[in-house]
Amino acid sequence: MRDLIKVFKALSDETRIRILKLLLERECCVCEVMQALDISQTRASRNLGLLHDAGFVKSRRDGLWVVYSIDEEGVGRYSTSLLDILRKSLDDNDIVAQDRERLKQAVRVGPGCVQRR
Amino acid sequence: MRDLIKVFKALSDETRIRILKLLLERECCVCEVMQALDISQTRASRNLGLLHDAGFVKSRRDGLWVVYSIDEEGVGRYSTSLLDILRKSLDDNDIVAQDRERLKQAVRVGPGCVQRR
DNA sequence: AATTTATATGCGAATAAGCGCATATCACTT
DNA sequence: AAGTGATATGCGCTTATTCGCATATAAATT
Repeated sequence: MRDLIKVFKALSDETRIRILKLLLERECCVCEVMQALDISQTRASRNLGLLHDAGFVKSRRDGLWVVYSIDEEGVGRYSTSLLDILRKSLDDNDIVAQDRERLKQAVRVGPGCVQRR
Repeated sequence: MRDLIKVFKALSDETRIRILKLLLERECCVCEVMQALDISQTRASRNLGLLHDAGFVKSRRDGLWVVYSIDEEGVGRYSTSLLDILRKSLDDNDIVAQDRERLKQAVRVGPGCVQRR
């Protein structure tokens, strides 16, 4: 019960939905998420952490960066259905579309990718 | 986006999950939900209202009672997947099993079905 | 080893969620 | 129309979420 609720709680927040929609496009490091959603570093990191705890997302280190990606196996047998719902939803949403556009501009390397906001 | 989040928020609470598991058994009036979950009238009514707002549940008057039931058509195209997840989950959960047992004992008619707690 | 860059986290403030109490509403009965 | 029983709701309190600031950790570079 606790786990199931944690899973739904993870999906009950706009920032986290936006992050998942982003990661369904491609894997991202924290600073790319920041740039794409135009949010603070704390906010990106915290919400990625929550998604990780709930089992939606996995992470790996890549040098200086931590790269997050969708964990298809992670959410038990819910994952497929829930991620499918997200895949089918919100593609016409303005905010999500804008995030996707900004993701294209996002740079992983370069001086001050964090300080930029 | 707002609606999708409302849907997930509705599922992010133990009381509401328990209510939905109950309604997946059969339709219930508010006082049956109270008795089955052993919760207050306010709590039962409020959470049924939230589930209704989110589109999981529909209601009809039956004389003195308001009868709530699962709304299969209600949650847009998410409903099927989400209700399926619930259907497949928690049947072995102790709390849910206990709720189900108490539902069998619940009486709709009779003096003071509300005052009983 | 000191510096730089990226990410994580403790703490506090603002906001929202959940719920009980009292009371209102609504339908039926007498 | 007055009373009774079932459900809904305004208000206030308690607890949980969210997030920013400052700071800590971690990996790479100098």
